[in-house]
Amino acid sequence: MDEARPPRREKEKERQRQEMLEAALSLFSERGYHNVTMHEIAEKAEFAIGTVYKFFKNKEDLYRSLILEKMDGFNAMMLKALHESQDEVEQLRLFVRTLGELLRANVPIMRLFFTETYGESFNKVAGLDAEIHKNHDHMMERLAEVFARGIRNKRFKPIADPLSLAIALDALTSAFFFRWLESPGDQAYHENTDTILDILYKGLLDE
Amino acid sequence: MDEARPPRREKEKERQRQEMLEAALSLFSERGYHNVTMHEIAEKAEFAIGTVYKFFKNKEDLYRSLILEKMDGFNAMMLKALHESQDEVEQLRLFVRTLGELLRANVPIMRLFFTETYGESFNKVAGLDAEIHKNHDHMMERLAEVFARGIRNKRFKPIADPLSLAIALDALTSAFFFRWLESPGDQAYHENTDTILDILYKGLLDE
Amino acid sequence: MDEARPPRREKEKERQRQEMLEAALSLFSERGYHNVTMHEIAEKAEFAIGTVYKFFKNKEDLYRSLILEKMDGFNAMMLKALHESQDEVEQLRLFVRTLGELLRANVPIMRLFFTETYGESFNKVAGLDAEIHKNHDHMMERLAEVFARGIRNKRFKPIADPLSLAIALDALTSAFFFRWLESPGDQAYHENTDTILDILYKGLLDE
Amino acid sequence: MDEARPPRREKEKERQRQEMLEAALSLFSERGYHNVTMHEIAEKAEFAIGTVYKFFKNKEDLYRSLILEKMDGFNAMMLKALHESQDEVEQLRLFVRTLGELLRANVPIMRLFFTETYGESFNKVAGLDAEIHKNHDHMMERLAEVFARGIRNKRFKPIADPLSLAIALDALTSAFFFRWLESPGDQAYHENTDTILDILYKGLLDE
DNA sequence: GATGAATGAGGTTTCATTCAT
DNA sequence: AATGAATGAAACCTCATTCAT
Repeated sequence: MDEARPPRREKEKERQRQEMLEAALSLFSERGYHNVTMHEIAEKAEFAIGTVYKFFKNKEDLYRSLILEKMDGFNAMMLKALHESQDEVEQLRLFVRTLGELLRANVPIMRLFFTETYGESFNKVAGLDAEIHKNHDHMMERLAEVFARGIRNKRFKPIADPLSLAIALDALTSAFFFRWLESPGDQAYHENTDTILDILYKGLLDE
Repeated sequence: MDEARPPRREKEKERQRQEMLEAALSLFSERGYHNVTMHEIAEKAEFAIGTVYKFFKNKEDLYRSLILEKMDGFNAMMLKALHESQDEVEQLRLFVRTLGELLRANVPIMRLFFTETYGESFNKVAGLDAEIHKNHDHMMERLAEVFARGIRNKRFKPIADPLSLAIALDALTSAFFFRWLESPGDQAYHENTDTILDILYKGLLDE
Repeated sequence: MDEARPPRREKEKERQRQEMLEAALSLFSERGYHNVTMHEIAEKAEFAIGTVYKFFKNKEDLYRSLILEKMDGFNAMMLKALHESQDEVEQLRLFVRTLGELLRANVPIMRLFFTETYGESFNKVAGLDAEIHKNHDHMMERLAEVFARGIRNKRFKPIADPLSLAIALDALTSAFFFRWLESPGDQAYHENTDTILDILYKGLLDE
Repeated sequence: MDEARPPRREKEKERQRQEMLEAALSLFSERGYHNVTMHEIAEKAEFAIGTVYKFFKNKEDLYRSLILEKMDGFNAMMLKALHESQDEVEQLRLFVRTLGELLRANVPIMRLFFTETYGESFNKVAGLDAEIHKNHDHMMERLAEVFARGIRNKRFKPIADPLSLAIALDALTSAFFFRWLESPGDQAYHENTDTILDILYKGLLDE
């Protein structure tokens, strides 16, 4: 089978690439972009430094790839979650729960995200923030559609424009996530997640 | 007046110091801590590099000073705002408006703050994040007291614990600020600020 | 031969290391530790500065290595010389001749030694002087044993304690070496070496 | 008295100058030429840095002045000692005792001397060693004259040329001084000084 | 005359990247 | 194809020296 060889090669290559990204994520999230050397990444991934440069043009490219690929994955999962129901209230619940789980299960990369998105100081890898914003905006629009539909259906009161509601829901979820991060304790966290929804629903639902 | 000399010197010193911090802030917020050199800061502030080191022990000290001094100023302004009224609803309005104005008027430094707050050890410039968190927590507690009082007074419904409400109000304000940052336009911003209060009040006020 | 590779690499590494030390010695002895830059050493050794830092942790480490490795070599040679005869008079002769030859053949490094030995904390590069003193003391004790044996054997008069005699012999050898350094001329030097022994023997030998 | 003013000024100036040299000596001998800053010297001497530069052209000039002035003083004392007697044996005794006392009473500056004279590494202030050598050579010649006279007088045996004997006596005195430095204890030191003379006399005196 | 704020050349060291093997 | 030795630009920081007050 002539065709089997290249794919196998490809698979192996991809596996190596992932190992490098994994090592890089672990180091970047622990010590920050500028406090991690390419040699350390190579060593942690158990490759020679030259091999790392076969896969990534330079340090920035490695970092960018790391962020963007993870982001795409998260995006897909969030969109999938929104499609798991047609009921608007359930969709909001799914959004909050899925985002919360993603945040909790991917603390290191999430920190990187937030720093790139809101922070400015230590990183600033050119243009990366624009890409992240674009993605985030798209997600907010999807979420806004849920609110819009809910309002059209009279399930939600039209207390604000749908996009603002989407932004609010997202912000609250993240805020309570960071609160949880400071003193992790499952219980409190879940209560907080519920709190978020409560706060909104109390004002939002057209009972 | 012989006594005039030392104070005049002090004044001049302070002015120089502020010029350096100003230059540093501008550069840090534009390109990030690690992408700015001390020489650039010195040049932008129009001092020799040695002079900068007379004022700040090293790069980290300069950065810390920048962050901490601004933070103290902001904190004082926020606390003052909360004391300007005894009416809970008005206090929330003051919080949102003052925070919004501070954010809008200090975009560069605010970005630095967020990096310190959410980023992981990019920043962690020797405990700087801890200091910032402490301050923020303190502010949240002050705000929570407003909610607590409002609930006791039956002006607010007890829809959630006061601290969670405080966190929520703060998160929403910041979220809409960042939204505004992406496409600044006064109009939208003020609408957003109002939106925040609307969202909360709709569910919160015990009418 | 697959096994040849690592050893060859090692050899090559060691050769490079020696070239760096050679360059450093030449520069240090000519202009002094603080008046030589790492860049100059790298340039003289014909390596990039980064390569030098692959071999030596920092400037101090390079200096220490230089001193300590040479010292070990000298020490071994001196001890070996003392073991080449069992006759006390011959042993003294061997000591003076060997030390003299070492001094003459290694003027640059010897100057560095003396700086470490007599200078105060110019050197004191983290305990380097202590190490040198320890070695020198050890050598003096070996030499003192020769005198002690000679006195027990009645070949030498007990004109002073053996350690003092050792110190005296060593001091005289060095003193005439430095004298020779000022106006090198083989003839005078050899005469001096003989003079040293004469001075001591005249008083020492129990004829 | 018009003439009184300038002298008084001169005196005051000289006092200040000495204070600076004193401060410099204390610091140089403690930490070495290159590890002492002009600011530290100024501060220790309680003068402004600019004032120090009124007295000394630059750091090297300050160091050179320190060494040379002290050296001249020592030289004068040694020469005076040699003139205190006409008896050759007594003159040798005076040489050893005076040198020993000078060494013991001026350890810091003596270290600096030896480093400049024999060492090479950390200092090397241009041409200073030549000046010091010239002085030392002169002293050795004076001492050699004593030996020469003693030999002519048949008080000493002609066991070696007078200059070599001078060098030997000087070297032994210094050697035992450094030995004493390592573990100061008056008793041992005086014994050592005597030992030196014993060693030489045993062989030298024409009894 | 004395002061000390300001200067900036130059030192040590790191680390992203290349390329011969 | 993988390796890792070698590179050297560039960063941080110090400190001798000057000169306006």
